[in-house]
This record gives sequence, C-alpha cells and structure tokens, in this order.
Amino acid sequence: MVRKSTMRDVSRATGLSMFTVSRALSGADGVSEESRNHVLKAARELGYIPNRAAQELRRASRDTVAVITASTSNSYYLEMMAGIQQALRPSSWTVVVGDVAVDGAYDAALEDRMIKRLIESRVAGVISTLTLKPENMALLSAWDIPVIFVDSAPPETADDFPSVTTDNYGASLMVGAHLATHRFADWLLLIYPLKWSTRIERERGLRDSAMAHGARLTVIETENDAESAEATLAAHLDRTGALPDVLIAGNNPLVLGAMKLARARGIVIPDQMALIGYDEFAWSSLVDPPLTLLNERSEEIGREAALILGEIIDAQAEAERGGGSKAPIYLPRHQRQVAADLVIRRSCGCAPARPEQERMREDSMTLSEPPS
Amino acid sequence: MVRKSTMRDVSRATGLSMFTVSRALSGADGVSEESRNHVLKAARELGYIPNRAAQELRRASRDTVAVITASTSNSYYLEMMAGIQQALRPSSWTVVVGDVAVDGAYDAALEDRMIKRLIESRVAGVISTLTLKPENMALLSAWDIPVIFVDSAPPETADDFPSVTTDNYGASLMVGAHLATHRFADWLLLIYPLKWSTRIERERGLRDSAMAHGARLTVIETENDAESAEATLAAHLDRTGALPDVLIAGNNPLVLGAMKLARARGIVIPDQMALIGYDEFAWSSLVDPPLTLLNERSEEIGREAALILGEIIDAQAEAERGGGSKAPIYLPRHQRQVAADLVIRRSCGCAPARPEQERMREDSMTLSEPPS
DNA sequence: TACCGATACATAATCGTTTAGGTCATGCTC
DNA sequence: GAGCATGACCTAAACGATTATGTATCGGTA
Repeated sequence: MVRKSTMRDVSRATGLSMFTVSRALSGADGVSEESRNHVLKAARELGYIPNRAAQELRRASRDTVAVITASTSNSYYLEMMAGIQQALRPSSWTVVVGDVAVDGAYDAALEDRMIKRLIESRVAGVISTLTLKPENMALLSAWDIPVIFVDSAPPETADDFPSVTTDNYGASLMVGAHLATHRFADWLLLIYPLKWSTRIERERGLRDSAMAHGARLTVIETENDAESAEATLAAHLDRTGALPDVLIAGNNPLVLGAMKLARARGIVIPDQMALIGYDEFAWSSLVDPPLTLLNERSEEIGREAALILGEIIDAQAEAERGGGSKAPIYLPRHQRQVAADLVIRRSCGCAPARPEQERMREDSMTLSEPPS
Repeated sequence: MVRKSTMRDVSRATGLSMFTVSRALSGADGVSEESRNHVLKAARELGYIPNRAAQELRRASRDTVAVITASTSNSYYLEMMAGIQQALRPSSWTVVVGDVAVDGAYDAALEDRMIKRLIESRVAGVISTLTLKPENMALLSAWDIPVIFVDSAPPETADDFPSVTTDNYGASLMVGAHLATHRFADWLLLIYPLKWSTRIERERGLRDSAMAHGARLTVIETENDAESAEATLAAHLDRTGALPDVLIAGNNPLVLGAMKLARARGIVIPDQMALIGYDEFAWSSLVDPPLTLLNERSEEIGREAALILGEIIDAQAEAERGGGSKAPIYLPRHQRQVAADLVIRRSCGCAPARPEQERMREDSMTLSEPPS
C-alpha cells in the first residue's frame, strides 16, 4: 500500500531529527551509514516525496529554465526543443515552455503575463525565441534572471544580451545566389511581421542579393501562420495580376500557405513560379514538388543556447557564493551565429541531379556556406 | 528603475500589516478602498512580484496541470495541446508538459522520474497520452492526484479512470470498409508497440474487418518513429519479396517512414501499393500522392479531456472543503469516445473525384462514421 | 588527567506567503 | 447608555523543507 507523508513523518518514524533525515536523503555527509539506511528505508515505506515548493522557498535554489516561444506549430520549434533538452538533461534541469501566442498569433498581453509568471516561479534562466518587450527585459534584469535569445535578436535596448542565431544574412545571400543561377528577375518575398526579428536579416540579405544580381525584389508581409499567408498571397496576386519568377516564403507555415494557394489556383511549381523556403522539415522531400529550403540546424542552435545559458547561470551562482553581485555577466562569446545549408530539390526549378533511382535514395544535395 | 521586493517590503512601505497587503493584492475583502489603492500603488512602484513557492507552500493550492507525452514529434500532439490550452486558459491554469521519451523512444525510467517530479510539484491533475505503469498510478492515487487518459487506455488495474479517446475500433472498421471497396485482398499493417494502447483497438478493428471482407491481414511491429518504421518495413519487404495490395501505417511518423521507403525503392503509390494512414496533418494534401488518412480530431479530444479534468478537480476541491475525502471521484460519464473521419485522397487508389480545378480547391471528402 | 578534534546528531531559525483568531473603533438599536 | 454587530486592521501561527549553530560522546594525545 502506497501512502503519502512529509519529512516530519519520516523523522518521527525513525526517531531521528529533521536535520538528520534531510541530510540522509540529500546524500550530504554528517550521517552514519546506519542512520542513512534507516532513513532511506523509512522514506521508501512511507512513500515520502519531497515538497518542491518548500525546497524552493528555503534554498533560493532555481533549477528551472523557461523557453518562451510564439510558434509551436513551426516545425523548427520541435527540433530546437530537442536540442535544448539534450543539453540540459544531464544536469537535471527542469524545462518549462511558455507559449505567448493565442491561436497562432503573438499576443503582447500574454507576453507580459508569462514574464510575471516566470518571475513568480523564480526561474534560473530564460531562453526566448522572440525579441522581448523592453519593459519585460527590465523586469527580468531587476530579478537577475539571465536571458538568451535563440534565432531572434535581443531588443535594441539590450543588444549585449547573449544570442544564438542562424546567420540569416548569409543564408539569404545563398538563396539569392542560387536564384541568380536560375536567371530569375522578379522575386517575391512573403514574410512574417518584424516581431520575429530574424526577418530583418533575411530581408536585408535578399535585398542586397537582388541588388547585386540585378533582380527586382517585392516584399509582402503576412501574419505568421499558413491561413494568413495563403490569404495575403492571394490578395497580392489578385492585385498585381501576374506571377513572380520565384516566391520566397519566409518560414515553414508560410511555405505551407503558399503551396496551398498554388494548389487551389492550379499554379504549377516550379514551371509557372518557382518556390523556395526557409526551415527544413520532415516531409519536405515528399511533397509535390520536393521543396528547396534553407536548413537551419535548429537542434544545434537549441543545444548551443542551452549550454551558454547553463554557463552563465553557473558563473552567476559562483559569483554569488563569493559574495559578489547577483547580476548575470554577458560576454561577447555568448553571441553566436550558426551557418545554414541550402537544400536543393525541385521547387526552385532544379532538375533531378542524378539518375532517378539514385536521386531517390539521397534526394538532397547541400551547399554549405562559404567561409565568411 | 524597476526593482525587486517581497511582500514585507510592501508592508513596510505602506505601514500596513502583511495581512492587509496580502488581502489587498489578492482582491479579497476586509480592506478599505483607500488601503487597497495604497498597497497596489506601492506594490507597483516597488516591483513586487509574489513568490510562487511560498504561495504554493502555504495554501495547498494546486493550479498546475501536467500533460505527459512520449511523442512530441507526432503532429497530433500539437493539435491536442492547442485543445487543452484552449479549455484551460480561461481559468488561469498553468500547463506543464512532461516528455517521457528520450530521442523519440519511450523510456520507462523517465516515466518514473517524471511522476515523482509531478508529485513533488503537487500538480492538481495529470493528462496522460499514454498508459502509465501500475506503480505510478498507485503513487498518483496515494497523493489524490486525478488522472485522465487521452487517446490511450487507463492501465488494466485502473480501468475506471477517465479517458477521452478516438473510437479506434470504429475507425479501423471504416478503413477496412474502404479497403474492401478497392477489392484489396492482401493488407499489411505497420504498427507501433503496445505501450501506446490505441494499437489494440486499431488492430482489432482491422482484423475483424479483414475477416469480414475475406482479406488477409499481416501485422508488423516497429518502434514509434519514422526511421525505425522505414527500416522495419524494408526488412519485411525483403523477407517476403512481394508488395501487399495496401499498406496501413499506424500513425503519422510511420506513414512518413513508409513514404520514404517507397521513394527510396521507387515503389509507385498507389499503383504498385496503396497506402493509408492514421492522423491527419498539415501537409497531407500536398505530398505526392495526397494521403488518404483517418482524421482524429485531436484538438477536440484535448479540449474534452481538459474540461473533464477540470470538472473532477473542482468536485474534489468542493468535497474537501466539505470535509470529505480528498480522493478524486471518477464517474462513467468521464469516459468518452470521439468518432473519427476518413479523409479520402489519392494514396488509397481513389481517383480525383471531380474535375481537376475543383478538386484542388477542396481536395478532400470526408466520410463520417455510421451511427454505432 | 585534562584537553582536543572528529563524528553524529539535535535545536531552532529561516524562506515568503496565507489565514485563523484576535482587537479596536464606530455606529446603530432599543 | 448598554449591548451588539460591523468593518478595518493586526498578531502570530502555520506550510515543509534546509541549515547555522550548538551539544554530547568518544578515542587519542600530551
């Protein structure tokens, strides 16, 4: 029969003090082997499970890190989480995920609530997939909670904050260079709002690239989900009455929206309009046509970010023990960029590169970024 | 300048007692309007944010529910989470997600750790997407934590526990009936391990259906991820040396594995082998060929489960206030089944049902389940 | 013998809230 | 003008762990 009990119950059952029970259970020394075994046995029999609230209250211990995101439907999110978990699992951190989107759309009020919520829990650190509002950054700083941005920029008011991002500018240059080989002259970029700050570099790279190759770039903005993307694109095409040579979709949900519209209107890709996207995902080689995409290495980004955050937290704890300031210390090496690959398939207009049978076995070739 | 402070700071700043501050902040009565405003103002200025650990310790308040899952890469998971969030958001619950898989594979030791972890946090309730081990069920019961299963069966030792599942048996009958219209004689079911208990009903329905329609059903088991599925299927095909008339893939990752293998081997779907899967997902109509799938209504399942759990927790709190037992009470109406739809596209061998242009606009037809 | 250090344990303060059980005016009733 | 309810507030005891500080015992040493 399993029961529930507190530490006091264990103390009473063994006739030992709370002090001894606590030390025995935590594995600290100052307890004889005999007492320890006695305590462990009693704890097991009584079904003792510590009360986390009490532990957290007493030690100022913070062993939870939070991930803030606004687009769980974007497939890169799952990979990134896998990377984070991987990096954090060995050191027994707990990871909580805070979604600041309502029905897929970012919600500012929800961001405020989430930040308060995380401070209430006194989390040890925050990994954010989007640029946070300055007032929320101020709050986190006031409570000495370190923050790292993944695939998003720190707000301008805090540009020394750590971050791990894809080299989005370089990635866009790669895209542009590839488009140039196809001699496309009319490029259309379908992109999400500035709230997701990767947009800036992605757009800039494409702009510079278009300029360099003498192409014309048009940019249209849409909300960050497939339905909006489809509608926005439809409206744009209706307005202009003509198809661009190539459509560049800013991320995974936007590619989905674009493909759906193409289907609905019978637009043949790549013959009538080429398509190229950001964010590799599981089904990308199986859709019709197979998609040419940038591969973002989300897992690596997540892992890197988690490791850096861990380092910052450790240094912070160290400094605090030494009686120093509690504020986290951010160093230049805490800002990293990860290169992306271009995975070339069919949607950009490239023909199968090899005989059918072989292409099928390994149907993507990667073009790694030139050293910068 | 934002600062941090405790309730005691607010108390001192206002000259009011902790009692009054607490009541003022929580909105309870027994505080004059004047004092309340005074407190609120001071709290804002001082940057007061409550300490959750202290709150949770003091009130035995439990306002967190946990979702246990082992396959976040399965797309139905995201939809289900959306449903859960939707149902829980209005009542300000906090949702935490516990993943008991390591690199995609279920891990029993991780389940044990996760349950302990949840009890440590004294969560108010658990929503589990997989059948839990009997000893963990016993633990949760000992601590009076209600559990509801979504798209998975309660363990046999606790078959009165609440659950919301797809009517998997009925769904499989629908699949079987459709296969019969194609006059397929040789069916191959590729399915995940029994740990995910939906397998039982899915397999049983298909077996009964094959029997009824005079078809031959072969079942092969694989680990629950795309890579394993591809390898297992490859090995099976090598062994038998022949293709079945139709391959039924037990869920989303398994369909992915099957599609990849077909591509690699140049197997043309549906001409050489038809394919049918469970779990609708965003890209299903855009892959080549568009996939015939069961649509599970994951969001509805998630929402239902969250609502039922909320009801059980409320009743529990009510009973406790009345001085009654703390054990949650499970009623027959807490067990529900949700019907699934069959979405017919091309992979089963069905031809486009309408002229090309129109098919594109709405390229799926649904076949709703017959009343049972 | 007197003293010391180590070991094993206990006592009690502490973390930051909530809340049961008071006190003390104030105003109303008869 | 005594009795009493009411509102606004306070004091202090929880909640369940961790840990600084204290104490008893014992073997060894000078």
